[in-house]
Amino acid sequence: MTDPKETINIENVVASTGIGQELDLQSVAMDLEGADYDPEQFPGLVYRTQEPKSAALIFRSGKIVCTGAKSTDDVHESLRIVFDKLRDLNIQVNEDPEIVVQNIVTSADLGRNLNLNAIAIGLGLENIEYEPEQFPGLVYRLDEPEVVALLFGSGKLVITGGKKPEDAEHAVDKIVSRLEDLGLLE
Amino acid sequence: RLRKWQERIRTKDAGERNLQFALSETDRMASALGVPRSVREVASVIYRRALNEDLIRGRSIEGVATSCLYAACRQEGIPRSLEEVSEVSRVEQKEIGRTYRYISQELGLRMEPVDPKEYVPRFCSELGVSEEVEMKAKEIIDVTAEKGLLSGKSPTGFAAAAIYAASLLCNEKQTQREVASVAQVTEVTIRNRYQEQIEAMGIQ
DNA sequence: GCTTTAAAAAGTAACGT
DNA sequence: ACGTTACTTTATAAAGC
Repeated sequence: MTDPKETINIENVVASTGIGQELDLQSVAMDLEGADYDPEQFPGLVYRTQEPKSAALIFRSGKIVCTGAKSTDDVHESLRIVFDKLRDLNIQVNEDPEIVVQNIVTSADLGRNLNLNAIAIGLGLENIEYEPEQFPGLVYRLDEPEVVALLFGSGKLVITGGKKPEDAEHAVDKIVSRLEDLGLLE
Repeated sequence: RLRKWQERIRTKDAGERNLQFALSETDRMASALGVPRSVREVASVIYRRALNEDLIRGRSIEGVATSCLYAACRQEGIPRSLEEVSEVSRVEQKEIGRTYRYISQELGLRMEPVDPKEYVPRFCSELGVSEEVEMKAKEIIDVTAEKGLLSGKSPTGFAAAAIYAASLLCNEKQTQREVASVAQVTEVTIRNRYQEQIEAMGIQ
């Protein structure tokens, strides 16, 4: 029926970048409204953007991690806001800092209930982790693309560890064909 | 030369002492859990394999020993839940679970998911119900697991619900509270699994 | 190894009402 | 018996302990 690929939804994108300048986080924390900075707890300063919604972790070295965005475009938009906020504080920020996507978290739906016990045996107990006493999802690590999939009894799944949106599509394709080969879909 | 020799002996002695400690801890925990000697032997074999594969580095000896015992109980078909195992260990449940998954992966133990039926005899005897209830509970587990209800569910909660349902069907009613207590799950979990199971069984 | 941040999946638990 | 909140799992960068 529904192509599982069409149910793919990006839930979170993690990216890293840097302004090419060292920062005095103590003063940034004073001047930047909404900034959370507790060096005893964590060396990074936390700054949240509202639209697009994301959280930026800003470090003394000038390196920044952005997480929580729903697309790579949102990551760029969020970081543009962060860069401008820093510029407002008279902090030098490189023209177009390189932004590297480090992880994309995706959800999808295979549209059928899954017998995780059968899938665990079918995929090979040495290739999966399935401990329903600890977590309801079956953990399946793929080599190509290099991502990790969490499969649930409902047929829904989570793909994480990818760096490109296509990684999730390829992963879903491989999982679907693998389960079909095993006769474990539907 | 002499120094190197002494160091080697010191290391060997420390290693021996650590192994002795691990095995005596395994013995103590196994006794507390009331598992047969065969399980302790399986646990010690797994522990020695982990030791040979250098999997203990960076982990506590007791954490590894506890995880090996947990794995051994499962391999022998008389599982103890992580909660039960953690009660006789000084290592916290989360760490035992983590270490178990690591050891299981690295040693290629190919552990199968726990069959809820394996909890039924022990839970039933603790409740003091008849063999009829025990058989009925196992039947409920087989039928409902076959229909796909087991995916992602905790084995203890699934077993507890089936025992509760069986006790009702056999007119030997146990309260949800009593069953929850022996299985160490909440009444809410028993209620949720029970509803799904009786619906799948086509009862009432 | 840990600390922090975000997000999904589904199960379980512990609160309060 | 509800409802809410929060924890479990996966990946990932950052700096420091």
